[in-house]
Amino acid sequence: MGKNKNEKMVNNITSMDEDFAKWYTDICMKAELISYTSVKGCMVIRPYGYAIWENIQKILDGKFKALGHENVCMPMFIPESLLQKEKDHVEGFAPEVAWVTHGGNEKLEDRLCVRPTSETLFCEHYANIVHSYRDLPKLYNQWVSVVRWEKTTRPFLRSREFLWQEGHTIHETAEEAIEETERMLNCYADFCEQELAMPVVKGRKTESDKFAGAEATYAIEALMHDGKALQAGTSHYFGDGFAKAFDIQFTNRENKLQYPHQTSWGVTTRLIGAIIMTHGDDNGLVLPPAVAPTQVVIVPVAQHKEGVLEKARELYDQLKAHGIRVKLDDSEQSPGWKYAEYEMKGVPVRLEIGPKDIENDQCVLVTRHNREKTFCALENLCETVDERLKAVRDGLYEKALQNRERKTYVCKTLDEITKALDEKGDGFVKAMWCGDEACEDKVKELTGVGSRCIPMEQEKISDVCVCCGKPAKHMVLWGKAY
RNA sequence: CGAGGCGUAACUCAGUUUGGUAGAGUGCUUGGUUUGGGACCAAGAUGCCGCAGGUUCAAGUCCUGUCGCCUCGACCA
Repeated sequence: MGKNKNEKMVNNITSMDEDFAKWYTDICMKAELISYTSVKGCMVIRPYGYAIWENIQKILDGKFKALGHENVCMPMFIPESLLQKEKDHVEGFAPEVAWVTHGGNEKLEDRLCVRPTSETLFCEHYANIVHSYRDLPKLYNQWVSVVRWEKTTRPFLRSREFLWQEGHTIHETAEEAIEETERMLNCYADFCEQELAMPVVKGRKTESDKFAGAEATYAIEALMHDGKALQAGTSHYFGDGFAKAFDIQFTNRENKLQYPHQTSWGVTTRLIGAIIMTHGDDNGLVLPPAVAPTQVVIVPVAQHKEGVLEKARELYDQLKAHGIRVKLDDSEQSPGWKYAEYEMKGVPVRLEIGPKDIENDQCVLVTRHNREKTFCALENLCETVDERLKAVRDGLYEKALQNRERKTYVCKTLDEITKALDEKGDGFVKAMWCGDEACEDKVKELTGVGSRCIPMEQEKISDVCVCCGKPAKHMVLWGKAY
């Protein structure tokens, strides 16, 4: 009975400390985000989970369009011959593609790959439609699902089929394409930080870790609550490699044939996993207001008493008219049950309204992330709620940032890395690197952390590589990855 | 793909050692009392015991195979 604010009220979720992986799946199931199916790695995204994705889509799609991108839709099948055209690309993806070998009862002459990503399809198309510099740039994006035959799967984090958007652009010059690559990386980073309240590190992937066929891969990396790193989005610069492989050429301003430069970039439903593991707690999900399917839930107290439901409906109408995603739960469950239920579902703000409140022209507002409970005048309710939603976003960001800072270790030697991880648990390690792949491998082998990225914002921790002691080229962010 | 765990009611699981009428709690339905942190009482409904073979008078239980799920590793958004 409310002795301790942090007391675990929902006792059917495994606690984070006990078993983080189980905690994660518990939330996915109990918050009704997903359901498993009879095919491994293929999940049902249930209405509550899908609504989060729809909100993510809506916001990002708006950002993409504001930057001049157009949506298209490519087929889901890629003939083997097409996939084969770019050597690195096919080598990177072949081990995890699913193949269609039959149409009805007929065996197909050329088997078809179910798209693991659509570079090849876009390239084939670009070869058809790009002839002159006047045709450039093309700034395309598509919202589709792709299939990668993963061996181990986890809801949202790694499924065999997943939803994503893939942007594919093609430009006259390398400079333009590079600019686009950076622009979209920033777009993702802003979205994660502002809307998802999730701090991210922007950086470039090392050679060994870049996208199959790319000249450079950039990524945003986030740190989850358990100290593991999650790649939350990627943006690739292709140079003219794909153009050459697919024979895409255009006549430039000097009337000469030239290869264009390309990019691609994507985020996936993995972002939902990132939200869960960044903000969630032992009472369940905690959703950033920008993408929460329900931003405010109204719980009437003693709803059978005269005037309570009427008042609750009135407040519902007010908030709804104000543009807030609001839900009124007038089911027969007890208020306590509802509190627990919507906490588990991560609704950012709860509004309680009962006979005592109505008498005083007030209501109770509770913010999910810190369980702070305050009485609020019904006058200017919409503004107060707006302010609370913003407070939730800011509170979540602050908390997540603190967690990341607390788990970021600056190290000069391999021993320091091992010691930091031992004493403080998994996290980000900042350490210098000479640029040699052998050292990258060795660090992973000896300390368990792999290179996540070479952060855009460099710090000089020391002059020499953490591994070999030779002059260092970059500061690298290391971590254990999901 | 390697190692481990698990498939019995909608959910969580007991029952398998030692073969002999299919179980519990939660949830669900109905009625009533309740309602400011997961309320209570009463009455109900719910099973190809993952699937396929085999052994047996008899299989949830034993044997063989198979499919799927979860966790941990190696690989990946």
